[in-house]
Amino acid sequence: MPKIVAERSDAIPSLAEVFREYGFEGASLSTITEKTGLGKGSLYHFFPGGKEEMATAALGEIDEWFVTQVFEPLRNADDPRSAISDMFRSVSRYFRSGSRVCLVGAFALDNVRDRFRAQVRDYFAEWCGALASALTRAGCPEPDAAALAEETVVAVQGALVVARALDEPEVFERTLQRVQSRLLAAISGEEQR
Amino acid sequence: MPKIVAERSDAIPSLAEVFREYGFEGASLSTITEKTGLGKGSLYHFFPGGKEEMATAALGEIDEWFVTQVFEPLRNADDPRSAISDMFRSVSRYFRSGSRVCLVGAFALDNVRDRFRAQVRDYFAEWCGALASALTRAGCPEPDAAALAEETVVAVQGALVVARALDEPEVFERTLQRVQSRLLAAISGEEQR
DNA sequence: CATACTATTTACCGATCGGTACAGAAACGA
DNA sequence: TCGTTTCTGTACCGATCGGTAAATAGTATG
Repeated sequence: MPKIVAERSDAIPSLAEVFREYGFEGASLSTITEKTGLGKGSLYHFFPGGKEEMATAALGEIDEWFVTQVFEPLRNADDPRSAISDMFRSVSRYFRSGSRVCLVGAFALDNVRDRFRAQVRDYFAEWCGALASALTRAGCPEPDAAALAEETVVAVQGALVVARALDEPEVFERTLQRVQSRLLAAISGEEQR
Repeated sequence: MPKIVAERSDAIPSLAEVFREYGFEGASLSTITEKTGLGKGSLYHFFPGGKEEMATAALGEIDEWFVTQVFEPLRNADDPRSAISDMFRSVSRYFRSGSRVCLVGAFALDNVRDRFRAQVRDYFAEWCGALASALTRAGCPEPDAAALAEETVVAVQGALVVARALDEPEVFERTLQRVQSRLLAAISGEEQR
């Protein structure tokens, strides 16, 4: 019988994809074994905590991706304006132009939110905070920066919901364009509102 | 043994609440019987189609509520401006100021979306259409009206996600305020953008 | 080549899943 | 009052759920 030695970390992206596609309850161990290619034995060898640990690992990797690809650039970039543009590019790519769903957002709506409360909250709090930081450094006054950041994150999540509901991924790209130009306008000397 | 004769329609609000709270997969028949107070026998008497029919009925009642309370007023009101204000009031009330989740939105993110595709799509399509109609009649030029309507619905859904993720219902009310004033500004003679 | 450790397969567990069958109780119509 | 219909409780079904145990196979170390 074939024996392909796998690593724990190799399985995590597949796990994230399965949870994204089926939700936490909907992702049964049989579908997980199928999509990851790992048998129950291997799965429980790598994740002794079962489904919960698998989901935690998936959330962790997603968070890590956003931290390095989005949050840290927003916080540390020399040019906050281009960091913001990069954010929209990264986000569009990550969510496959609206045809992929946000696992964290889906968990937030689900009743399993309580089990992953800290990870779910941190993801959104960090996103809002990092974006507000970039806006502030780009010259946006403090309170407006926080409001604009919140508005942007809200728009991204809402666009994912509506795009998927209507089967129209374009909703996502349209929304991204709209909020991006609103952000850039707000930090272009003239104030919004 | 006690015998309280129930009606099918009495069960539907409870069903909607259960699905909202636990999701489609997460709402087991045992929790459904518990929360509705109906035994399996009654449940399958009223909904021979099982869980799927229960969920369809729940979605149907939600849609009906929105049609009569929100969509029709938006389409038919003599004063579209106040109809729009009424919409925000109704929506805030319905979602309990952000502490209640949108079942249709949750279904849209879930993999069960495919099973209820038509109902999910119609809900959002009708909402956008009705709001755009009110905006147009309020003097907003056609293409802008559609974009503003979409932006508003997106914001509502996103706000529900983020509010629940952050455990901060205020996000929802803030978002409602923001988009409402943006809509009113857009139809107050001066054009937006 | 022996050993130890890591991965993987396989069989199995009790619990719960959604759903069915059916008998009996309550309400209704005559 | 007596059927008939409408509703409900209960027992039961096979399937699948998440999870465990342990024997085995592969790899690395010596």
